[in-house]
Amino acid sequence: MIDIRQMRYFVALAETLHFGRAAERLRMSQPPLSRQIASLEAELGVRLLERHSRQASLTFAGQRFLEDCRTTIAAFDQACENARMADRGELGELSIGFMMSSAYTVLPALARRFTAKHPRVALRLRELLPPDLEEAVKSGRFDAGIMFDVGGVGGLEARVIHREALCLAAPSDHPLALKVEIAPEDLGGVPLIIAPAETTPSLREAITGFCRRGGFEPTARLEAQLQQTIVSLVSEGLGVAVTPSSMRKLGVANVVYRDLVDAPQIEHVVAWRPANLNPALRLFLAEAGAG
Amino acid sequence: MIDIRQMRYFVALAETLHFGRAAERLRMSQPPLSRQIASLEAELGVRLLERHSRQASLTFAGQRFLEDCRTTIAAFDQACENARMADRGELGELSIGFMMSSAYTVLPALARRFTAKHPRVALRLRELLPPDLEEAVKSGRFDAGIMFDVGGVGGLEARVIHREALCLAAPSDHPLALKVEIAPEDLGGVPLIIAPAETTPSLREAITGFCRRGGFEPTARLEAQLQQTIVSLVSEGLGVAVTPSSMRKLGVANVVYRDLVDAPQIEHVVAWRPANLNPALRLFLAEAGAG
DNA sequence: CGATCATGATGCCGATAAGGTATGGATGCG
DNA sequence: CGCATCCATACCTTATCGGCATCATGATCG
Repeated sequence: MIDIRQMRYFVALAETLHFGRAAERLRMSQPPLSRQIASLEAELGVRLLERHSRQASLTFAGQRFLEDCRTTIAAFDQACENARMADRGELGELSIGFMMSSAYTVLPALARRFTAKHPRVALRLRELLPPDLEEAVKSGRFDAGIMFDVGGVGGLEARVIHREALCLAAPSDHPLALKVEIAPEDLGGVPLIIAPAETTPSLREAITGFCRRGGFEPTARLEAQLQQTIVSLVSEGLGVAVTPSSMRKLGVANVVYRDLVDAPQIEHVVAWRPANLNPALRLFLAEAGAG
Repeated sequence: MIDIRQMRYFVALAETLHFGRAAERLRMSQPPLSRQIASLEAELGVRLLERHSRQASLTFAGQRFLEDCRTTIAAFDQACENARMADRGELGELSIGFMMSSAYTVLPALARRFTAKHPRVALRLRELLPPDLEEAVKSGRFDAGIMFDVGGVGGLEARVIHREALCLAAPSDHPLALKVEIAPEDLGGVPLIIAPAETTPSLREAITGFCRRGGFEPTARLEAQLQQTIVSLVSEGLGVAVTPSSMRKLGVANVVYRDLVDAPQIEHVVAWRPANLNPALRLFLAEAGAG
């Protein structure tokens, strides 16, 4: 049966048109090369070279075969190389789900670093609501997810890759806007716009913890899942919210942000299934500082 | 060394995910397949399959390698098939030079038939003036030329593939336009527009032969190389011409065509170098009826 | 014009690799 | 716990490959 080795022999021969020198280049002696070429021609049923006494020349079929051999060999070598790259995680796809909040913090720089370092990994980024995200990573639809800490929930491994302080977002004409820094007790009795506990439990917990330092439980005036939505509702004067500092970047009109006294921090984590075998995931985790 | 056979083995295995059944499909027993795959993995340095007790599964690298193997194998098989086709002349290029006159007669149908029958031969058609054409075929710049008979000139083989009668082309207000049929003696003393003898010797010979039957030598009023140019000069009233009947198709205004008594015929031949090894040439000659 | 050289083909041998059969080891199932 | 399934391993036989020596052929040169 014809194989790729015979193609390599033929290419060397076609490039030198000389059995002896081709054999030398192939680090073999001339007789086996002659035989391999003869067997190649026999199996193809096609004469590839005209042997003249001075030097050989390619037939028309041989010229065509030479071109095709070059592309075939290139495809072959590329296939092997690609397998090795894919094994190292440097070639392939990596799908990352993330919550909107991460798009304002860790994600942009991380994605930029990763694609710069591993240009042949197609990074598929998709934003999801936090609860869907956790489910999607667990089910394997995403290789990893970037979200607020999920509290070590079942099946997923997670590492903190970013921390940010919470702050107060208030309408600019709100009384709290007059203060430079907000203490827990300042929020006593002030209804908050807040994300539901199911959506972002760790954020809820951080807010609750802050309020408790003021001796009260937070009361929700409105609930919305996305922090952007919450800030937007604040800008409409519907209430105040405790939200990650990165929301300041939004630049929504009529909203002022105020630091909290001993501000609680919220953690962004990258979470993945330990059973996930995508080699690119390891590289991504390393890049995220979650090795 | 990795070879194409191992790729075929791997594809069969990847498609069944079962060593036993893959081996069966490959008409071999299971142990050598196991070993070939193991050796493939070892040489790549990449694990391609996860072996579970129930059934195997592809790793990420294996999935990638599967795709690449398929394209590589396809390229490989195509290369072999192309060599065979090129050898039969059914794949490749064929360059044909032709004189303008043939574009009105043999060439269109011949080119149509040939490309229909051998769609993968790229037919390069190019018109040339007859003297250039002969030279171009001799030098190998064209695989074949279609021209008026060159009288068995050195080095080229030629076969007649078309014959056509000559006719008289005259301005519509010329006295000869009144006659239904032109006898040789009718042209006595009438100056002709004619192609130079170097350009188309056989045409010149035919015209001379016709005139001699009337007992005189033709006199040239004007010379032009292309028959179309000659007919065009006729239409401008600059004289009459003896020209191939196919020129009637030109539809030039103010020109009438008249049959000649016992009209001499001019032969279109296909000419080629006997040493030309382009296999497609044989198919072309066969199609031209010049086998 | 014959000797010589260059080049590819052929004969033969040892090493390597491939495939076959028999069997072992691990895992899941009744 | 025994059995069935499935892949890996051991061992043997055969095929293939590459090396060395040599031959056949055609060009080159004295």
